[in-house]
Amino acid sequence: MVVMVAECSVNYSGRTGSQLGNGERLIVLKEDGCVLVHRGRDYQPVNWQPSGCIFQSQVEKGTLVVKAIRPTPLESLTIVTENMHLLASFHLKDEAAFSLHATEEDMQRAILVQPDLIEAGLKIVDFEKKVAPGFVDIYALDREGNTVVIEIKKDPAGFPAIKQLSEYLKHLQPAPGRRLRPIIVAPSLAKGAQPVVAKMGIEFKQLGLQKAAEVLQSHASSDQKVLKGWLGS
Amino acid sequence: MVVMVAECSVNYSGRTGSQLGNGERLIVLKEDGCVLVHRGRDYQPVNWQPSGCIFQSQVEKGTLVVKAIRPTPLESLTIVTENMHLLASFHLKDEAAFSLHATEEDMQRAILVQPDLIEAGLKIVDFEKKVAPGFVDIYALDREGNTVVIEIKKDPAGFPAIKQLSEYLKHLQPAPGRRLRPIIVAPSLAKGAQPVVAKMGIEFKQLGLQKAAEVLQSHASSDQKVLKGWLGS
DNA sequence: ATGTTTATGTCGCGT
DNA sequence: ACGCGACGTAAACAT
Repeated sequence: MVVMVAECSVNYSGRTGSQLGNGERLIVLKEDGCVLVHRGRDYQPVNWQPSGCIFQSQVEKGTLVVKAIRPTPLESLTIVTENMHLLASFHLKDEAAFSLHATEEDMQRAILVQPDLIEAGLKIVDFEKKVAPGFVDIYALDREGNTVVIEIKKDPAGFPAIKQLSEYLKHLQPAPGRRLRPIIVAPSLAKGAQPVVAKMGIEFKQLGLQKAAEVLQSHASSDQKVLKGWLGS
Repeated sequence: MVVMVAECSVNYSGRTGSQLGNGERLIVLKEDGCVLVHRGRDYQPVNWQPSGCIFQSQVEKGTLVVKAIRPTPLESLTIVTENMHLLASFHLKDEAAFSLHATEEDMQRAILVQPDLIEAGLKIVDFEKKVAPGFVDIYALDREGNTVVIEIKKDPAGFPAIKQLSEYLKHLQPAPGRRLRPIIVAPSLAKGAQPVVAKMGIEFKQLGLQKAAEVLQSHASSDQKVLKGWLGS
């Protein structure tokens, strides 16, 4: 990886085109052939090139010129440096695995830890319960003894979720004299899913990732409180 | 801006959560309160924080620990460094304006410069021509003297484009004994638009941003040819 | 502060 | 190679 801080101008041509006049920026070239040009502000680079580029560098009139060319789609990024403030290269040793905490799983855990997120008095019977076509996310009983079948989605629930849930229903039946209550738990219903859900007698309970994360964290540690304390200072 | 190259571990907690074990990375802290943690590969940072964060740094057991806390939504990024290979800070002077070449405008310019992109013998009469509801992108005559009305879209053209073009048609009429030829110029037709276009007698001419850019550049310079030459080497 | 739309989105997956 | 959806999307813009 090559890291530069330099006064430079940048030119992009490809899917569209852009020009950026002289200024001081951070330039990063990575070994997989991607480029980042960062200004003093903003998360996103002002100019960039995705991985897979071919680098070309040359010295013109005493200044370094770097070109990164991407074959498909054909596009090129040209960086003309003027004053180099920092230039360093590294072989970064980084074998560590990156793990993103499972999101849908977290929602499930949040409901298991605190069932009243769905409804007061809900009693969890089982989860990842095997039924014919797959696994029911959560299987529970409401306070009247009706069987509750919960399908969890971390994204707006659409027809796939409805279909999946209705498949499960075919293979399940409530206790004698009780009802079967299918519930979709998701941050929202997908566009157009509302009428279908209503028609099929499926209930919808809003629950988002953030709420689930809050619940889990409030049960697991006091990290959030600590954070909020810091914000005051 | 603070630039670091260090062995570090990174922890994120917020909308969801993530963990990243020890490894060497590039860390960037910007003045607007955003953070980037880049590994040796990939365009996108492995961990980050958008602008607006509050930074906290402290030395624990002889190592630097940096925290970036974002108030809303509440989320935090913690970087624990082990071995610091590079640490530098800069006040980047960067007043230059970034200009992205207008895309739809470039398509228009490409057609103006080289009308046979649409059809051999096409003669441009006017562009951005004012008609009742707005402006016609390009107004031309084909070789038989029929009036050509072109609507340009940089994205797959759908019903809005069709509607817009048909509105213009109501307020235009061809020379006596000639036809009015509405043409949509776009990279493609949106899903389902094909039958409507056919039914309304609208022609479609495929033209993408890249082709337009090529045409413009081939008229302005020989950059593209040079690029393609480089790819062979 | 919150919701909606755009993006040189990028990235991963299935055809 | 292309099409489609998800993303800790981020960022600009409107409410």
